[in-house]
Amino acid sequence: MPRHADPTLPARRRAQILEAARACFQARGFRETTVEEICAEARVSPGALYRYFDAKADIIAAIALDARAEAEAAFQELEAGDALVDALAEMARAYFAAFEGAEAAFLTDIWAEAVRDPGLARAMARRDEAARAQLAAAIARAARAGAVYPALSPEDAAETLLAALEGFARRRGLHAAHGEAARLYRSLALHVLKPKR
Amino acid sequence: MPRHADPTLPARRRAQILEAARACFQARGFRETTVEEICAEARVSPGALYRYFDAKADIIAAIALDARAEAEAAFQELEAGDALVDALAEMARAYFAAFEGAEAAFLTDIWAEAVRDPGLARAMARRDEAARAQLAAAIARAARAGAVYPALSPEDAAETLLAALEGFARRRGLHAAHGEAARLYRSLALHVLKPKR
DNA sequence: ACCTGAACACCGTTCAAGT
DNA sequence: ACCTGAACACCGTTCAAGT
Repeated sequence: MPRHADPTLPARRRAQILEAARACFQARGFRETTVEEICAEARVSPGALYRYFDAKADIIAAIALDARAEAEAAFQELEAGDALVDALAEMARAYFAAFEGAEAAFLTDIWAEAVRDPGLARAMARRDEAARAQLAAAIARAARAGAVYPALSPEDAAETLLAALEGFARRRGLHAAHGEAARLYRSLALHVLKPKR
Repeated sequence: MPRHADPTLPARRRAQILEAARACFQARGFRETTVEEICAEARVSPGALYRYFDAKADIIAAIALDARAEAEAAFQELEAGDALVDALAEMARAYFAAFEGAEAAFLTDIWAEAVRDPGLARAMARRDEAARAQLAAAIARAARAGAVYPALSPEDAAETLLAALEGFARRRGLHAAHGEAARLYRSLALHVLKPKR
């Protein structure tokens, strides 16, 4: 019998619960899935789940922050050259694809939670600012290279592009039929960034 | 004792419940307010409330559709001349103001509900298409008058401007400090619409 | 025809008890 | 130290009974 517990256990349990929750949310959405269902999927008792998360909302918060971290990494790799607009368009395509169908609910659920939960809002705002700074830096680099002539300051252009990205993502869920969102996003980027050709 | 009930009663009761619900949602948000609280505010019993609405979600749906109808009317009055960009900017300012603070939760709550409730989604999509058509028509009028030279087709420009409008509105809730959303929105409209001066 | 309010079903969370 | 699962509190919804 060990004097100290396995120090990797907590992290493993958290991951196990998050994985189960992700599967449930994807299948049925945040509101629709029950803590009991997450427990069944993760094969733990409710008591165990509440040892690792203070509330059901904390689970979706953790998943949301993971997703933001990925987006941040993607922004960091943006090229400085002519390809900026195309890279942005590709990123938008990936973003829209990631929030297709059942995942669209996930996006709006997180937004709705963030408005209510100041802790989640702060955490998301921090991530968001990082992502926006990355994007602004990429725009500034491209501008210095003479590849684009942004209509706005790099910071303002970045904020505008992010706002439009999220707006298109949400509206895609509303009327998928008109979902040429990726094409429209490219046009928007083109006219806000004005590349040299 | 009347043979037939007052025919205006149902409409009055509905309005009475909606008004009470609006007050509660504004104060505490959709999730946080209880049907019991709405009943107390409206001075009806739960049984009476469920006579006029099938579910709590139906109440927020009714309020959402009212709000959309107002937006639609605003779009219809857009001028054809040079003032289009300024009119859009003013509308954006009003939109952002309407969804300030507690109301931001309302916006995201409705979005989250719409993703889950196909009926609400359809109803909102219908309203949205009407609003977008109005905006596209205003852009086309301004273009014919030579006041603007849209970078995209009027329809695409309208969709882009709506997506950005909603995106900015949502992000304003996230980091109100950076909320120069109205100014940014004006710049965006400017570069998508390219007015003649 | 319209309403009341007690009762029901369900679900997030806790906690005494176990190992 | 970590877990179980029964119990609790709460809230959306229903329905038998009233007028």
